[in-house]
Amino acid sequence: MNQHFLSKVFANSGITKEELNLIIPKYNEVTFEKNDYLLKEGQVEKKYWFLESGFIRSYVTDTEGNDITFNLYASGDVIIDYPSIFFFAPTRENMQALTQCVCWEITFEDFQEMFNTIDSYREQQRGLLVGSYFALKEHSISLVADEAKDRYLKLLKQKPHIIQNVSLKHIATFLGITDTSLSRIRKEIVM
Amino acid sequence: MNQHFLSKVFANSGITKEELNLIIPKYNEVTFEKNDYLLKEGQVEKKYWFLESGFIRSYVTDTEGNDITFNLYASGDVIIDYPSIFFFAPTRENMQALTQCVCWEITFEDFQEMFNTIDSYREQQRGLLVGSYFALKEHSISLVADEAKDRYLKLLKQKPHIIQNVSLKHIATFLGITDTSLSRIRKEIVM
DNA sequence: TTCATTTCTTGCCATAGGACAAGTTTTATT
DNA sequence: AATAAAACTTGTCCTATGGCAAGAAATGAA
Repeated sequence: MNQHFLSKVFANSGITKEELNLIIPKYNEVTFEKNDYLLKEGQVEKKYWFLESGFIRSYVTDTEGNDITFNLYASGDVIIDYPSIFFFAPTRENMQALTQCVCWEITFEDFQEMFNTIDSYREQQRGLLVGSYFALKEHSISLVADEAKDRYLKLLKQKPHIIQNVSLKHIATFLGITDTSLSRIRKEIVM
Repeated sequence: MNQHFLSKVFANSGITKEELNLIIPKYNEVTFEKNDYLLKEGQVEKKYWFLESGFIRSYVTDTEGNDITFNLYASGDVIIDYPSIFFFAPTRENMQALTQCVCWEITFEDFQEMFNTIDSYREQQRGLLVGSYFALKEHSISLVADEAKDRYLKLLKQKPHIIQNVSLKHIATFLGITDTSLSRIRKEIVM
Protein backbone atom coordinates (compact mmCIF):
# COMPACT_ATOMS: atom_id res chain seq x y z
CA MET A 1 0.00 0.00 0.00
CA ASN A 2 2.86 2.18 1.00
CA GLN A 3 4.57 1.41 -2.25
CA HIS A 4 2.10 3.08 -4.49
CA PHE A 5 4.65 5.66 -5.50
CA LEU A 6 7.42 3.29 -6.45
CA SER A 7 5.05 1.12 -8.43
CA LYS A 8 4.12 4.19 -10.40
CA VAL A 9 7.76 5.11 -10.88
CA PHE A 10 8.58 1.70 -12.24
CA ALA A 11 5.47 1.34 -14.32
CA ASN A 12 5.96 1.30 -18.11
CA SER A 13 9.61 0.41 -17.82
CA GLY A 14 9.23 -3.25 -18.68
CA ILE A 15 9.94 -4.36 -15.14
CA THR A 16 8.02 -7.53 -14.31
CA LYS A 17 5.98 -8.08 -11.18
CA GLU A 18 8.58 -10.53 -9.90
CA GLU A 19 11.40 -8.07 -10.46
CA LEU A 20 9.39 -5.38 -8.74
CA ASN A 21 9.20 -7.63 -5.71
CA LEU A 22 12.97 -7.73 -5.64
CA ILE A 23 13.40 -4.05 -6.27
CA ILE A 24 10.88 -2.38 -4.01
CA PRO A 25 12.12 -3.86 -0.71
CA LYS A 26 15.50 -2.26 -1.35
CA TYR A 27 13.92 1.16 -1.03
CA ASN A 28 13.26 2.71 2.33
CA GLU A 29 10.71 5.36 2.94
CA VAL A 30 12.20 8.38 4.71
CA THR A 31 10.51 11.56 5.77
CA PHE A 32 12.27 14.89 6.07
CA GLU A 33 10.83 17.86 7.86
CA LYS A 34 10.99 21.36 6.48
CA ASN A 35 14.56 22.70 6.67
CA ASP A 36 16.10 19.27 7.31
CA TYR A 37 19.25 18.53 5.40
CA LEU A 38 19.53 15.41 3.28
CA LEU A 39 23.15 16.22 2.63
CA LYS A 40 25.56 18.81 3.91
CA GLU A 41 28.66 20.22 2.27
CA GLY A 42 31.68 18.08 3.08
CA GLN A 43 29.69 14.93 3.59
CA VAL A 44 30.01 11.69 1.61
CA GLU A 45 26.72 9.94 1.06
CA LYS A 46 26.46 6.50 -0.45
CA LYS A 47 22.77 6.65 -0.99
CA TYR A 48 20.37 8.56 -3.14
CA TRP A 49 16.69 9.35 -3.12
CA PHE A 50 13.52 9.49 -5.11
CA LEU A 51 11.35 12.36 -4.09
CA GLU A 52 7.74 11.33 -3.75
CA SER A 53 6.31 14.55 -2.39
CA GLY A 54 7.59 17.90 -1.23
CA PHE A 55 10.32 20.23 -2.50
CA ILE A 56 14.04 20.16 -2.02
CA ARG A 57 16.74 22.53 -3.09
CA SER A 58 20.47 22.14 -3.42
CA TYR A 59 22.64 25.15 -2.92
CA VAL A 60 26.24 26.21 -2.74
CA THR A 61 27.92 29.22 -1.21
CA ASP A 62 29.89 31.27 -3.69
CA THR A 63 33.16 33.10 -3.04
CA GLU A 64 31.33 36.21 -1.82
CA GLY A 65 29.33 34.17 0.63
CA ASN A 66 26.10 34.30 -1.32
CA ASP A 67 23.85 31.32 -1.21
CA ILE A 68 23.09 30.13 -4.73
CA THR A 69 20.43 27.57 -5.52
CA PHE A 70 21.93 24.95 -7.75
CA ASN A 71 18.89 22.82 -8.31
CA LEU A 72 15.27 22.52 -7.31
CA TYR A 73 13.64 19.14 -6.93
CA ALA A 74 9.98 18.22 -7.15
CA SER A 75 7.97 15.02 -7.04
CA GLY A 76 9.47 12.28 -9.19
CA ASP A 77 12.96 13.77 -9.23
CA VAL A 78 16.02 11.82 -8.25
CA ILE A 79 18.32 13.42 -5.70
CA ILE A 80 21.83 12.23 -6.15
CA ASP A 81 25.31 13.61 -5.59
CA TYR A 82 27.58 12.10 -8.21
CA PRO A 83 30.92 12.87 -6.56
CA SER A 84 29.77 11.04 -3.44
CA ILE A 85 28.31 8.07 -5.22
CA PHE A 86 30.89 7.42 -7.86
CA PHE A 87 34.05 8.77 -6.30
CA PHE A 88 33.49 8.80 -2.56
CA ALA A 89 34.24 12.47 -2.67
CA PRO A 90 32.79 14.95 -0.18
CA THR A 91 30.01 16.94 -1.79
CA ARG A 92 30.14 20.69 -2.21
CA GLU A 93 26.40 21.03 -2.14
CA ASN A 94 23.79 21.26 0.53
CA MET A 95 20.50 19.50 -0.04
CA GLN A 96 17.74 20.92 2.07
CA ALA A 97 14.05 20.13 2.36
CA LEU A 98 11.94 23.21 1.66
CA THR A 99 8.75 21.53 2.77
CA GLN A 100 7.98 18.27 4.45
CA CYS A 101 9.20 15.57 2.09
CA VAL A 102 8.61 11.90 1.55
CA CYS A 103 11.57 10.18 -0.09
CA TRP A 104 12.54 6.70 -1.10
CA GLU A 105 16.12 5.96 -0.21
CA ILE A 106 18.39 3.38 -1.76
CA THR A 107 22.03 2.56 -1.06
CA PHE A 108 24.47 2.71 -3.90
CA GLU A 109 25.38 -0.88 -3.18
CA ASP A 110 21.83 -2.10 -3.72
CA PHE A 111 21.49 0.11 -6.75
CA GLN A 112 24.64 -1.32 -8.25
CA GLU A 113 23.65 -4.87 -7.61
CA MET A 114 20.29 -4.45 -9.28
CA PHE A 115 21.77 -2.33 -12.06
CA ASN A 116 24.01 -5.27 -12.90
CA THR A 117 21.46 -8.04 -12.59
CA ILE A 118 18.09 -6.66 -13.67
CA ASP A 119 18.07 -5.49 -17.27
CA SER A 120 14.87 -3.52 -17.13
CA TYR A 121 15.95 -1.85 -13.90
CA ARG A 122 19.21 -0.87 -15.51
CA GLU A 123 17.37 0.70 -18.42
CA GLN A 124 14.97 2.51 -16.20
CA GLN A 125 17.69 3.88 -13.92
CA ARG A 126 19.93 4.79 -16.78
CA GLY A 127 17.17 6.91 -18.28
CA LEU A 128 16.45 8.51 -14.98
CA LEU A 129 20.02 9.37 -14.05
CA VAL A 130 21.00 10.52 -17.48
CA GLY A 131 17.89 12.67 -17.54
CA SER A 132 18.81 14.33 -14.30
CA TYR A 133 22.36 14.91 -15.48
CA PHE A 134 21.24 16.45 -18.77
CA ALA A 135 18.65 18.62 -17.13
CA LEU A 136 21.40 20.34 -15.16
CA LYS A 137 23.53 20.64 -18.25
CA GLU A 138 20.70 22.19 -20.17
CA HIS A 139 19.98 24.61 -17.39
CA SER A 140 23.59 25.65 -17.51
CA ILE A 141 23.31 26.27 -21.25
CA SER A 142 20.11 28.16 -20.71
CA LEU A 143 21.93 30.47 -18.30
CA VAL A 144 24.04 31.73 -21.16
CA ALA A 145 21.71 31.27 -24.11
CA ASP A 146 18.28 32.34 -22.89
CA GLU A 147 16.69 35.30 -21.21
CA ALA A 148 15.74 35.08 -17.57
CA LYS A 149 12.08 35.19 -18.47
CA ASP A 150 12.41 32.09 -20.63
CA ARG A 151 14.22 30.24 -17.88
CA TYR A 152 11.43 31.13 -15.49
CA LEU A 153 8.77 29.94 -17.91
CA LYS A 154 10.64 26.71 -18.49
CA LEU A 155 10.87 26.07 -14.78
CA LEU A 156 7.20 26.80 -14.33
CA LYS A 157 6.34 24.35 -17.03
CA GLN A 158 8.50 21.58 -15.62
CA LYS A 159 7.74 22.14 -11.97
CA PRO A 160 4.54 24.16 -11.83
CA HIS A 161 4.01 23.90 -8.08
CA ILE A 162 7.36 25.34 -7.28
CA ILE A 163 6.12 28.92 -6.97
CA GLN A 164 3.69 28.01 -4.23
CA ASN A 165 6.36 26.24 -2.27
CA VAL A 166 9.70 27.88 -2.83
CA SER A 167 10.56 31.46 -1.96
CA LEU A 168 11.34 33.83 -4.79
CA LYS A 169 14.85 34.44 -3.61
CA HIS A 170 15.72 30.78 -4.01
CA ILE A 171 14.09 30.54 -7.40
CA ALA A 172 15.85 33.75 -8.41
CA THR A 173 19.36 32.49 -7.67
CA PHE A 174 18.56 29.29 -9.49
CA LEU A 175 17.59 31.36 -12.52
CA GLY A 176 20.67 33.51 -12.14
CA ILE A 177 18.89 36.75 -11.32
CA THR A 178 17.90 38.77 -8.26
CA ASP A 179 14.60 38.39 -6.50
CA THR A 180 13.76 41.93 -7.55
CA SER A 181 14.09 41.08 -11.20
CA LEU A 182 12.15 37.89 -10.75
CA SER A 183 9.35 39.82 -9.14
CA ARG A 184 9.23 42.08 -12.21
CA ILE A 185 9.29 39.16 -14.60
CA ARG A 186 6.35 37.63 -12.79
CA LYS A 187 4.43 40.86 -12.99
CA GLU A 188 5.12 41.05 -16.70
CA ILE A 189 3.85 37.53 -17.26
CA VAL A 190 0.62 38.09 -15.41
CA MET A 191 -0.16 41.27 -17.35
CA MET B 1 60.63 7.74 -23.42
CA ASN B 2 57.23 8.16 -24.90
CA GLN B 3 55.75 7.95 -21.44
CA HIS B 4 57.30 11.04 -20.05
CA PHE B 5 53.93 12.70 -19.82
CA LEU B 6 52.14 9.90 -18.00
CA SER B 7 55.02 9.52 -15.56
CA LYS B 8 54.63 13.17 -14.75
CA VAL B 9 50.87 12.81 -14.38
CA PHE B 10 51.26 9.97 -11.93
CA ALA B 11 54.17 11.44 -10.02
CA ASN B 12 53.47 12.46 -6.42
CA SER B 13 50.42 10.27 -6.19
CA GLY B 14 52.02 7.49 -4.20
CA ILE B 15 52.02 5.12 -7.15
CA THR B 16 55.01 2.79 -7.02
CA LYS B 17 57.29 2.03 -9.90
CA GLU B 18 55.87 -1.47 -10.18
CA GLU B 19 52.33 -0.16 -10.27
CA LEU B 20 53.32 2.34 -12.89
CA ASN B 21 54.50 -0.51 -15.03
CA LEU B 22 51.03 -2.00 -14.82
CA ILE B 23 49.26 1.27 -15.42
CA ILE B 24 51.15 2.91 -18.24
CA PRO B 25 50.75 0.10 -20.80
CA LYS B 26 46.99 0.48 -20.51
CA TYR B 27 47.23 3.94 -22.01
CA ASN B 28 47.51 4.44 -25.75
CA GLU B 29 48.96 7.49 -27.34
CA VAL B 30 46.60 9.00 -29.90
CA THR B 31 47.08 12.05 -32.04
CA PHE B 32 44.27 14.24 -33.29
CA GLU B 33 44.65 16.78 -36.03
CA LYS B 34 43.14 20.23 -35.89
CA ASN B 35 39.34 20.03 -36.28
CA ASP B 36 39.21 16.27 -35.68
CA TYR B 37 36.40 15.10 -33.45
CA LEU B 38 37.13 12.96 -30.42
CA LEU B 39 33.44 12.56 -29.84
CA LYS B 40 30.34 13.54 -31.73
CA GLU B 41 26.83 14.16 -30.46
CA GLY B 42 24.86 10.93 -30.35
CA GLN B 43 27.89 8.72 -29.92
CA VAL B 44 28.64 6.45 -26.96
CA GLU B 45 32.29 6.30 -26.08
CA LYS B 46 33.68 3.87 -23.55
CA LYS B 47 37.06 5.50 -23.31
CA TYR B 48 38.43 8.75 -22.05
CA TRP B 49 41.57 10.75 -22.56
CA PHE B 50 44.33 12.69 -20.91
CA LEU B 51 45.35 15.65 -22.93
CA GLU B 52 49.12 15.96 -23.13
CA SER B 53 49.37 18.83 -25.57
CA GLY B 54 47.06 20.92 -27.68
CA PHE B 55 43.60 22.37 -27.08
CA ILE B 56 40.19 20.80 -27.28
CA ARG B 57 36.76 22.26 -26.88
CA SER B 58 33.41 20.68 -26.24
CA TYR B 59 30.32 22.36 -27.54
CA VAL B 60 26.60 21.92 -27.84
CA THR B 61 24.03 23.44 -30.14
CA ASP B 62 21.29 25.34 -28.33
CA THR B 63 17.63 25.55 -29.33
CA GLU B 64 18.29 28.55 -31.60
CA GLY B 65 21.04 26.68 -33.38
CA ASN B 66 23.87 28.61 -31.76
CA ASP B 67 27.06 26.77 -31.06
CA ILE B 68 27.98 27.13 -27.41
CA THR B 69 31.32 26.13 -26.00
CA PHE B 70 30.73 24.01 -22.97
CA ASN B 71 34.30 23.42 -21.91
CA LEU B 72 37.85 24.15 -22.98
CA TYR B 73 40.60 21.67 -22.34
CA ALA B 74 44.33 22.23 -22.06
CA SER B 75 47.37 20.14 -21.24
CA GLY B 76 46.81 17.92 -18.23
CA ASP B 77 43.04 17.95 -18.46
CA VAL B 78 40.95 14.83 -18.58
CA ILE B 79 38.41 14.57 -21.35
CA ILE B 80 35.53 12.41 -20.35
CA ASP B 81 31.85 12.18 -21.09
CA TYR B 82 30.10 10.88 -18.00
CA PRO B 83 26.82 9.81 -19.59
CA SER B 84 28.76 7.62 -22.01
CA ILE B 85 31.07 6.14 -19.46
CA PHE B 86 28.74 5.49 -16.59
CA PHE B 87 25.41 5.03 -18.30
CA PHE B 88 26.18 4.02 -21.88
CA ALA B 89 24.11 6.99 -22.93
CA PRO B 90 24.75 8.88 -26.17
CA THR B 91 26.51 12.12 -25.48
CA ARG B 92 25.01 15.50 -26.29
CA GLU B 93 28.34 17.14 -26.70
CA ASN B 94 30.88 17.41 -29.45
CA MET B 95 34.54 17.27 -28.55
CA GLN B 96 36.74 18.82 -31.17
CA ALA B 97 40.46 19.37 -31.40
CA LEU B 98 41.26 23.05 -31.88
CA THR B 99 44.93 22.37 -32.58
CA GLN B 100 46.93 19.25 -33.13
CA CYS B 101 46.62 17.22 -29.94
CA VAL B 102 48.45 14.40 -28.26
CA CYS B 103 46.21 12.35 -25.99
CA TRP B 104 46.50 9.29 -23.85
CA GLU B 105 43.50 7.08 -24.22
CA ILE B 106 42.22 4.48 -21.80
CA THR B 107 39.19 2.22 -21.97
CA PHE B 108 36.68 2.40 -19.18
CA GLU B 109 37.18 -1.32 -18.64
CA ASP B 110 40.89 -0.92 -17.94
CA PHE B 111 40.20 2.13 -15.83
CA GLN B 112 37.69 0.22 -13.76
CA GLU B 113 39.92 -2.73 -13.26
CA MET B 114 42.80 -0.60 -12.01
CA PHE B 115 40.46 1.60 -10.01
CA ASN B 116 39.39 -1.50 -8.11
CA THR B 117 42.79 -3.06 -7.64
CA ILE B 118 45.36 -0.32 -7.28
CA ASP B 119 44.72 1.89 -4.28
CA SER B 120 46.99 4.71 -5.25
CA TYR B 121 45.60 4.75 -8.77
CA ARG B 122 42.11 4.93 -7.38
CA GLU B 123 43.07 7.92 -5.28
CA GLN B 124 44.77 9.67 -8.10
CA GLN B 125 41.91 9.13 -10.53
CA ARG B 126 39.33 10.04 -7.97
CA GLY B 127 41.03 13.38 -7.44
CA LEU B 128 41.32 13.97 -11.13
CA LEU B 129 37.75 13.11 -12.06
CA VAL B 130 36.22 14.89 -9.14
CA GLY B 131 38.35 17.91 -9.96
CA SER B 132 37.07 17.98 -13.51
CA TYR B 133 33.50 17.58 -12.36
CA PHE B 134 33.78 20.39 -9.83
CA ALA B 135 35.50 22.69 -12.27
CA LEU B 136 32.44 22.57 -14.51
CA LYS B 137 30.16 23.05 -11.57
CA GLU B 138 32.10 26.05 -10.43
CA HIS B 139 32.05 27.54 -13.88
CA SER B 140 28.32 27.16 -13.89
CA ILE B 141 28.11 29.01 -10.57
CA SER B 142 30.44 31.66 -11.87
CA LEU B 143 28.05 32.24 -14.77
CA VAL B 144 25.46 33.50 -12.36
CA ALA B 145 27.61 34.89 -9.57
CA ASP B 146 30.51 36.68 -11.26
CA GLU B 147 31.02 39.29 -13.91
CA ALA B 148 32.20 38.27 -17.33
CA LYS B 149 35.53 39.98 -16.72
CA ASP B 150 36.18 37.84 -13.67
CA ARG B 151 35.35 34.69 -15.57
CA TYR B 152 37.77 35.70 -18.26
CA LEU B 153 40.52 36.39 -15.76
CA LYS B 154 39.90 33.08 -14.07
CA LEU B 155 40.16 31.23 -17.35
CA LEU B 156 43.35 33.06 -18.24
CA LYS B 157 44.86 32.10 -14.93
CA GLN B 158 43.93 28.44 -15.24
CA LYS B 159 44.69 28.04 -18.93
CA PRO B 160 46.95 30.91 -19.92
CA HIS B 161 47.78 29.69 -23.40
CA ILE B 162 44.19 29.48 -24.40
CA ILE B 163 44.05 32.96 -25.93
CA GLN B 164 46.82 32.16 -28.35
CA ASN B 165 45.10 29.01 -29.50
CA VAL B 166 41.36 29.42 -29.29
CA SER B 167 39.33 31.95 -31.21
CA LEU B 168 37.57 34.66 -29.26
CA LYS B 169 34.14 33.55 -30.33
CA HIS B 170 34.66 30.14 -28.75
CA ILE B 171 36.04 31.62 -25.57
CA ALA B 172 33.17 34.10 -25.54
CA THR B 173 30.41 31.51 -25.64
CA PHE B 174 32.21 29.58 -22.93
CA LEU B 175 32.17 32.71 -20.79
CA GLY B 176 28.54 33.34 -21.64
CA ILE B 177 29.07 36.58 -23.57
CA THR B 178 29.44 37.72 -27.17
CA ASP B 179 32.78 38.01 -28.89
CA THR B 180 32.21 41.76 -29.10
CA SER B 181 31.97 42.05 -25.34
CA LEU B 182 34.97 39.83 -24.87
CA SER B 183 36.96 42.02 -27.17
CA ARG B 184 36.07 45.02 -25.00
CA ILE B 185 36.91 43.21 -21.81
CA ARG B 186 40.31 42.34 -23.19
CA LYS B 187 40.92 45.94 -24.13
CA GLU B 188 39.97 47.05 -20.66
CA ILE B 189 42.37 44.61 -19.06
CA VAL B 190 45.32 45.67 -21.18
CA MET B 191 44.79 49.35 -20.41
C1' DT C 1 51.70 38.03 -54.32
C1' DT C 2 46.89 38.55 -54.50
C1' DC C 3 42.36 37.77 -53.17
C1' DA C 4 39.04 35.88 -50.07
C1' DT C 5 37.74 34.53 -45.65
C1' DT C 6 37.80 34.61 -41.00
C1' DT C 7 38.89 36.94 -36.80
C1' DC C 8 39.11 40.87 -34.07
C1' DT C 9 38.16 45.73 -32.84
C1' DT C 10 35.41 49.72 -32.42
C1' DG C 11 31.36 52.91 -32.52
C1' DC C 12 26.60 53.82 -31.58
C1' DC C 13 22.56 52.88 -29.42
C1' DA C 14 19.26 49.81 -26.93
C1' DT C 15 17.96 47.04 -22.97
C1' DA C 16 17.97 43.40 -19.49
C1' DG C 17 18.92 43.17 -15.20
C1' DG C 18 21.47 44.99 -10.84
C1' DA C 19 21.73 48.11 -6.53
C1' DC C 20 19.47 50.28 -3.14
C1' DA C 21 15.71 51.68 -0.52
C1' DA C 22 10.90 52.18 0.86
C1' DG C 23 6.67 50.16 1.19
C1' DT C 24 3.30 46.28 1.55
C1' DT C 25 1.91 41.75 2.36
C1' DT C 26 2.47 37.30 4.31
C1' DT C 27 4.02 34.18 7.70
C1' DA C 28 5.69 32.89 12.13
C1' DT C 29 6.05 33.58 17.16
C1' DT C 30 4.56 34.64 21.68
C1' DA D 1 -4.43 39.38 18.88
C1' DA D 2 -0.02 41.70 18.76
C1' DT D 3 4.47 41.91 17.24
C1' DA D 4 8.36 40.61 14.76
C1' DA D 5 10.43 38.74 10.89
C1' DA D 6 10.36 37.23 6.23
C1' DA D 7 8.86 37.57 1.69
C1' DC D 8 7.39 40.21 -2.03
C1' DT D 9 6.62 44.49 -4.83
C1' DT D 10 7.74 48.80 -6.72
C1' DG D 11 10.35 53.15 -7.80
C1' DT D 12 14.55 55.44 -9.33
C1' DC D 13 18.68 55.25 -11.36
C1' DC D 14 22.75 52.89 -13.24
C1' DT D 15 25.74 49.66 -15.72
C1' DA D 16 27.13 45.49 -18.05
C1' DT D 17 26.29 43.45 -22.02
C1' DG D 18 23.84 42.75 -26.52
C1' DG D 19 22.76 43.96 -31.56
C1' DC D 20 24.25 45.67 -35.58
C1' DA D 21 27.45 47.37 -38.75
C1' DA D 22 31.83 49.04 -40.49
C1' DG D 23 36.61 48.72 -40.54
C1' DA D 24 41.20 46.64 -39.56
C1' DA D 25 44.06 42.79 -39.02
C1' DA D 26 45.29 38.19 -39.54
C1' DT D 27 45.08 33.92 -41.80
C1' DG D 28 44.63 30.81 -45.60
C1' DA D 29 44.17 29.48 -50.40
C1' DA D 30 45.35 29.87 -55.23
